[in-house]
Amino acid sequence: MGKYNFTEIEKKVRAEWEKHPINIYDDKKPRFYCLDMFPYPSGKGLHVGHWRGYVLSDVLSRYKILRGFQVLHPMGWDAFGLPAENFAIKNNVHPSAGVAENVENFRRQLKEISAVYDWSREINTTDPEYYRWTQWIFVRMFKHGLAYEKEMPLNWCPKCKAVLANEEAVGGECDRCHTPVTKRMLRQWMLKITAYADRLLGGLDSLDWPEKVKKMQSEWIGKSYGAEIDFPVAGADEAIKVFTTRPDTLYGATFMVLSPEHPLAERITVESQLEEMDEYRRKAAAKSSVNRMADRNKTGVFTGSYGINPLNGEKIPIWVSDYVLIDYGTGAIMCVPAHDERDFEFAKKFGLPITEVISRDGKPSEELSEAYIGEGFMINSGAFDGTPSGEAKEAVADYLEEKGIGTKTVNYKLRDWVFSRQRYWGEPIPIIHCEKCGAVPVPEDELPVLLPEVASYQPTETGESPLANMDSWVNTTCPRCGGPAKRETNTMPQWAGSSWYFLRYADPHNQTALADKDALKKWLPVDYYVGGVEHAVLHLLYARFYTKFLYDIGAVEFEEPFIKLFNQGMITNKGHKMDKSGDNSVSPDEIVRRYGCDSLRMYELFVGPPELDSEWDERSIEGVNRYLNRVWKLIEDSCLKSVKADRRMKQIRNKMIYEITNRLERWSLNTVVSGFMEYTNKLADIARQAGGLDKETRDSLIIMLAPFAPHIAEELWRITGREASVFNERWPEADETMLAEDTVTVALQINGKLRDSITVDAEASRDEVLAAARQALSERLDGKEIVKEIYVPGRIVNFVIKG
RNA sequence: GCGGGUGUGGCGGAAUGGUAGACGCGGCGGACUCAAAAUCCGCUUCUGGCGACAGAGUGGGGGUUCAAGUCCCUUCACCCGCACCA
Repeated sequence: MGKYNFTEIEKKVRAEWEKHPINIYDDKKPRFYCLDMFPYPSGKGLHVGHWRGYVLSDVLSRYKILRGFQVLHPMGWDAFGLPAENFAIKNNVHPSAGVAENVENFRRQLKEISAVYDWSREINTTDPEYYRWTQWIFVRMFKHGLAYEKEMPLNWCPKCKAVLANEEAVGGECDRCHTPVTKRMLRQWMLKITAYADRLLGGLDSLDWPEKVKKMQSEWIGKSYGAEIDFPVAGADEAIKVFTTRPDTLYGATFMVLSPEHPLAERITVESQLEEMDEYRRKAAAKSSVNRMADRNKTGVFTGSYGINPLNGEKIPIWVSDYVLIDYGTGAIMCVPAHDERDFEFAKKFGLPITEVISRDGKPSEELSEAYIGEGFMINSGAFDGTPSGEAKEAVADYLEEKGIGTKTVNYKLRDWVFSRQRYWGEPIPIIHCEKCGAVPVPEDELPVLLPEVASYQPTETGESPLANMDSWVNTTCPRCGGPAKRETNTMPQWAGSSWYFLRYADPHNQTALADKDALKKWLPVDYYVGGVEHAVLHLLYARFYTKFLYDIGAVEFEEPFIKLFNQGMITNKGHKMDKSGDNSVSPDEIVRRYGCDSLRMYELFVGPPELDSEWDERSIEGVNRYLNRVWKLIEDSCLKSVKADRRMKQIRNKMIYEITNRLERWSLNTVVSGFMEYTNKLADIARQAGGLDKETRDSLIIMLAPFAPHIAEELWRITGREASVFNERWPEADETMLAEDTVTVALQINGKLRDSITVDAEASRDEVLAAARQALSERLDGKEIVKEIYVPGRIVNFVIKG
């Protein structure tokens, strides 16, 4: 009889699994693809917060194996990106050297989890054999007109010295370093994700994802219906196009506002206003977007020009204000102060007229103290007077189309994806610029375009990649005409490699395609995807876009890559997120050494509901460790004294199986762990009385424990005399006829207040139970009139009494 | 402002409308021990009482119901996401 020596057991069991791996793949079995978001292998290593998602997905994978599935559960490295490059700059080593070192450490740490990862499928986005296909997808997008170059004002992070996609500059801050971004005019590669806006939105419905993430994506895409309307500029041969979702309010448009960046802003400003306008526009340009968003006081300058309301011919003043954004809609708006809060504010501040065109009851209001944005009936709107505003949206828009002064349109917040980065450590964009032929893609059979060695990785201030200084690499010949040409020197963003990696796992060593069609068909799409919520509008949106494109070119046969998404909660320490910055991060290495992998695995589940944030508490791990000690002792003892199961033992076994399976299926993993504790305690009691446990009960407990604490389960399986792995077994089934107890405790209430409880035969009839209840409560019921008797079988009796 | 989430003992947290506080941590008491650690057993929501017991109790206020942590209305606090999106 030994003590539960987890260090020794885990070492031994791991060695066994190395020698005789659990046989997972078997085409006779149904398949299940369970995926973790692959990590960026940072220099800091993993903390116990990372473990949570990895443990969740591994519990599911192992459970599915016991349920008779073949399970693909892979792991890899998203290893391009700035930290590796910054590390390289600081230490004057090649980024790949740092990456190799970090990957090694990450792999070691991940192996400590003892997940059933198929390490033979490990991938690394920085491997040329991998990024060959990242480049191939880009070339295909280029050929389909989805990758294009454009010069435009872009988000620029002064610290990272690179442009950012809109998704990386949310709230006007760099997603990575939180530096306020500035705008810079640059020529960059873009991916036309907007061409997929509608499908990216529509596809969300079919997904079993957290509502929150679906909502975030749908708001990011930001579809709205409305109309574009042309407002002629009085006395000029110009028209200003505006977008509005409220064509029904057009009669109430009493002024217009252009964004400071609008091309007409300067042109239509009259001489006397020009100085003030220039000053205003200069200030707006200098304001960081953070400031511009934070300061909600309306400011603006009158251009001195007027527009013509195309419906009623009224002359309305045109202003310039920074509350109008250049990159949404047309960068110009018609302003209806009576029915828009922002326009109302602006009108009040600058003394502009306010015309009510919709009222709740169809009668004009005395005075508007605030904008009325609700529904109602149209007034002051010519022929439309009296129309309900809901109908009027359509009616006015139709009328505008008829008259040729407007068109119904759909507008999106989603912008095209800024895809090039002015940094070294990324996939080179496989394009060659030829003076004669323009941008020419590198022929597919010449991919990958290898990332060359350079003398310095230092990013530049100019918006040029460090690759631009490598004349010998930059100068090449045009694949089309053979003339002199230059390579594109920008690299791809970090998101490129992660936008399709889940496909590569199906067939990671394929030399002729991104993955074999049959392998893709076998494993994809991903059945269960586990990761943090922080990628809601980054990786998860990009991956969906890539998948839809690959579907369109026939490379894959599905449009949505991830059927089910689960966002695990964070592990916090003293209320704060454990993150890279370090101080409050707890390393799993030390915890595993002190309590063992199985204890930490179970603790990560026990800590709280998997979808909620939970506070790290090391003392609770000791509790889990004590629990595993008790299991060890129980099984070991019961092996010495095997007994035949009596009715009571069978009942408890079946209840245990039923309860734990139920909780697991409901993904209530914290209560699965408490269920193990509860039933192990009960079994220990029974075993004390009966002198041992029966074989079937013992086996059921071990098998069910296996996905959660695989090492101890495997070793206990040996102790009970088995040669083969516990993972060859099947998850036990509960015999539902054995769930009922022989006796039940019934709570007794009077007027809903608990007064007593009685234990009765489970088979007892309603009358028998009520009689027993009356008997038990006789003193309290004496002389009272029972108005009503409620009996919930096996649970409760409630007497409603009077007097 | 909009969207999402969370409020339950000293702490983490359990509860298909049916005995609130499972399970664990911590605490208290006991067994074992020369002793300690480990382990095992018992108690542990609060208030009052030696006590059996009584009363209160799931952020606050209302409501539905024989019965509400759970359903409805309302309100407060904290966390997260988005935010002048026309």
